[in-house]
Amino acid sequence: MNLFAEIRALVIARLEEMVASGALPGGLDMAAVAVEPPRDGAHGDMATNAAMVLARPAGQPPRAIAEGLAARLAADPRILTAEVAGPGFLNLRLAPESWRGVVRAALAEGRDFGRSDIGRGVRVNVEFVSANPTGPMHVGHTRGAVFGDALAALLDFAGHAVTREYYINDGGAQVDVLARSAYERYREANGLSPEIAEGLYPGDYLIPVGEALKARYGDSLLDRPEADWLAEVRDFATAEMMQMIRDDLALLGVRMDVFTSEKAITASGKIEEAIETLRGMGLIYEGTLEPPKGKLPEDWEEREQTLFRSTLHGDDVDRPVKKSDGSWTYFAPDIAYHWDKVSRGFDQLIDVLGADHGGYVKRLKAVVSALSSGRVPLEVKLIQLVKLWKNGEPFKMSKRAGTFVTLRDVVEQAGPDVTRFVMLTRKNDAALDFDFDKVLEQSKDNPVFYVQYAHARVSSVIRKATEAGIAADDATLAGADLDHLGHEAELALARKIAEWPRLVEIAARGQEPHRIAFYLYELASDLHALWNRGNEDGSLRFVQEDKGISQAKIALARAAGVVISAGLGILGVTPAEEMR
RNA sequence: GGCCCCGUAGCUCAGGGGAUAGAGCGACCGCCUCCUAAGCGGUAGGUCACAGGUUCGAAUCCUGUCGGGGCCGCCA
Repeated sequence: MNLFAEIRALVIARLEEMVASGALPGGLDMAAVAVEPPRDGAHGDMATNAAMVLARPAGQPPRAIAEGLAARLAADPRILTAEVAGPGFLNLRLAPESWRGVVRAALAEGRDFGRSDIGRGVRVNVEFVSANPTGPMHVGHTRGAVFGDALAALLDFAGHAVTREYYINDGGAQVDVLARSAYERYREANGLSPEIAEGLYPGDYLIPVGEALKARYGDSLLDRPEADWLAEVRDFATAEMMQMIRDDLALLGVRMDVFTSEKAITASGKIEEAIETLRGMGLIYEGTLEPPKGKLPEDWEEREQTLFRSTLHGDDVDRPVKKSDGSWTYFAPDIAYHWDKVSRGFDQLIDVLGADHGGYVKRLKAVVSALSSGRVPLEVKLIQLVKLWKNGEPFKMSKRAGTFVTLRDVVEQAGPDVTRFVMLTRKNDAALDFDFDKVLEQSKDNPVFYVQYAHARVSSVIRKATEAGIAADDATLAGADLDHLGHEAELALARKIAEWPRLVEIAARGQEPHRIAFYLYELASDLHALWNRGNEDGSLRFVQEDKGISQAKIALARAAGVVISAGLGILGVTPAEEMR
């Protein structure tokens, strides 16, 4: 139930009538006609720009169109008044019954209230995290994980068929480095002193891996050439790292549908397959690249390599897929992986990447565009940096060699709910400050707390009512006589609730889960405001002497609670029943 | 040199063609005999970086400039 969509449909229907009656010319494009909350609530409940948008194509002054439309809209029982204002806005005031309908719908539909079908079942693959299996997840991964998970949930709520996917980079040189690093820890476990050379991973987290290797292989891998143990140690250590990463994700409450291995993709011959497909399109050639502009690498020399003609698909320069020695570049498995995703039948791909991958976006888009013949759009969401703060100053990485602020560090200090909510209070392409002090503060300065508190207050009201012998379960509330609602402060909250389905669609279209967080803050604010009105005017309190009146008022509160609960659900945050 | 992101109140940030640009913090003034005051109401605070352009209408779209950040050969 989306009241804004319903009123927009009404507006369009009346405009069509005007066309049919000759009041407007035929062939008008109504796509730009919008029905929105006005910026200033004093103007009305909803406003439409229809007259201004149609004035030019219709060849009529906007106010004339608006007046004709107003007369037709005013006849509808849902519309109380329709007034022309300003340059041609049509301000609508809705009958209180419309708002009561919203409350009823929220109670009847529960956490499904606000679900949308704008996604029309489109199959979307959201790839996120994809941290290299060489160590624990750090803060940057955390934000990407939270964002990707919330985006996936949002798209699902808006009617897309979503797959959450993790790409395991287990095929590059970095996992050989991991293997060598783990091997040193294995030697250490066997009583030898490890030689953590420059370039190896020095982190303590590999010590247990070394011990596990000892438990499995005893001393049988000692004093053997690397060629004898590299593959086995690599596979073992990679599996250990992935288990650690899965544990970290579980700690955050992030769930993946699919893990795809780079190694498996490579072994299956998909790289060759994808490259040959591109070659068949005339997009692969042998050539040399211009040296990069700006500061030239010291050892730059022109060499011939195998190149992908990504410039034909919007990139700035062509990109190497093979090094001059004939081996694949890092880009090649990525081509194969995206080819794999395209061939699995997704209608849309989303990659959530760190901002340092900014230079990589165009070539990925070029590949997907080429390999899907333009059928599958790829969106790349770049996640900007997280700056950690503690005690009023930047929180530096630990100086202990090889350690950094991990996902586990953050979640264990702040908790998963706080971590998730805070990381979703900024759009993905803006840097985020994460202040451990503020984030744990229990005041309205802390949006997580503020929203949680609103939900807890709703639960509290229901508890109080139940104690007083007033039935306040959802089924009873859904049948409450909402004619008892009518005060301006109550309708204001209902109006905000009515915006939820619209907000979901806006957020989903823009792929902007942060809008959910901001909306929830506003909704919580309206609930707190109404609550406090009850302090001044007893008739606005939720729990009343009269059972029927109480149930109507609690129904409104519960409707807000349901929306908070649904919204927090998208963000992956647990709603609080009480504040402790 | 090129590409991407950012620039809105003292601070942190929403808003991304529509009316008088919003919120929180900080400042100031108020509100608990009463469902959680962990809250609420009010006052003060703005050249939406700058300059052009498109439009009936620009903080929003386009171009350019300035400032901040990120990235830029066969590293992953």
